[in-house]
Amino acid sequence: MRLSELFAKTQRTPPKDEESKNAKLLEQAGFIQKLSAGVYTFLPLGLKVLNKIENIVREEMNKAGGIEILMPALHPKENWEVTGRWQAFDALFKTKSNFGGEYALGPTHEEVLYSLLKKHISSYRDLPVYIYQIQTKFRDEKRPKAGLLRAREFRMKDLYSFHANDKDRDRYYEVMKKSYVEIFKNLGLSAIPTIASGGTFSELSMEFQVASDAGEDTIFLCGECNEAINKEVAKDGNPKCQNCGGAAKEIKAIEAGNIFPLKEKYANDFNLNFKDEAGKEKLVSAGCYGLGTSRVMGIIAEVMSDKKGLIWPKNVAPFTLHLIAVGESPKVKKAGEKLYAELIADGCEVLYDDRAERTAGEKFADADLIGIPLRAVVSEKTLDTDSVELKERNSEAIRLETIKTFLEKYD
RNA sequence: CGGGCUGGAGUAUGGUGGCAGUACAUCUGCUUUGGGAGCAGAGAGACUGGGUUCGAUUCCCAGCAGCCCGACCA
Repeated sequence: MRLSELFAKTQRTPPKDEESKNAKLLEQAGFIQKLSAGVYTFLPLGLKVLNKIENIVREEMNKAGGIEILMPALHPKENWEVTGRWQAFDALFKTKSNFGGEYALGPTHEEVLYSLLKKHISSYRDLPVYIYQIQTKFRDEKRPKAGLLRAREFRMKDLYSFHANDKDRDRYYEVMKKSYVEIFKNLGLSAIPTIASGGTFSELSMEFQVASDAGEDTIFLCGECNEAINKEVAKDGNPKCQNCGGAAKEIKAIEAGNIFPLKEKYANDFNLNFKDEAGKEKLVSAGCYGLGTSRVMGIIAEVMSDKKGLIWPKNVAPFTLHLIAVGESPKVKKAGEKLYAELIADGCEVLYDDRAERTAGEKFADADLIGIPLRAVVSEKTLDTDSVELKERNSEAIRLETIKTFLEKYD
């Protein structure tokens, strides 16, 4: 992609109506734009990042046997009355059709999926099944805050697993746990598996927490066995590790994902049952596995940056390489175009700063702000050799070598 | 939902009870090109409603919006 064709501009100064680091950086660098509190447009660079995050998540869900679908965001009132959550869920956005009928904007999808599955599950032979989607969710937060960390409209992956018995459900819980560990590893994000409250559904569940002062959660992280537990559920708020008895430190963290058993709760509401081998009717037992993909983008921006701007992990950076042409001489321009075309032909994802009449300083400053981890410069200085300057973000080292050689080593 | 702060050009901001200024961005022209360039010119702005006043962008009240603190957070 050429920067000259990118309509979304960077800002020289951070926005005055944002305080949180992720919102400031993402808006200033032109990744997102606020429409109203907790409601953001994903601009081209932001959408690239979001898609990369979601594809990493998607890949692991598929590996774990997940089947992807896309449910509606608009939910009829009737579905939510079945579970009593039309009244009980206070963050529910409610809306009316002009032509009759009341709806909710979906904050979660049990009400839709359970009614959907009545048609598809009737025998133990139909189980287990693992269904997920990556979708826009709506929650009427009383106080949206901190940019993408607590939004009214946000992106989320939610997988629901359905089983013939609790044992199989617990088996799959462990599968998901491993998947989540793998996801965060691939995202380049350090997430701490943390024992957490399962709300009304179960005694225990697991959250994946990223240490940050911007976090709303407090967790106890054991210095000896590395077990973590959310302060909410720690016995008497005791920071002593409940696993090994070691000393735990209290840290602030942001919840990136949460996995927990739903058991038979909604199956009971919707009468979602199946016949077992003996022909006996039983309720389906389920698990729920959520991961906020747009929040993950906010978390990365929150925890990975320096004074000059964002620093994306390699796997989620909007592009692999930021190519900058310095100067406007025809020679430089020609060399830049040639290199850009070659890189594209090689399948390299490259953001090419081909903007005319921009000074070197401005281009470098924008590159720093945008935070693609690898940068190449074409200029008068580099024309004599068959090479360009390559620089890893946040590193003073400048190497001169052919870009292809470097990229081969880089992967 | 309670409390606090804020509301002015695309962005950021100074000043002000009396014709609304500056920087960057934008447009025109020329120069410049390895860390947010220079000169000349141009366009572009006070959240809404009420009050005080001869006169309100400025003071007061209300609403709305944004941010922050708290409560809440399937």
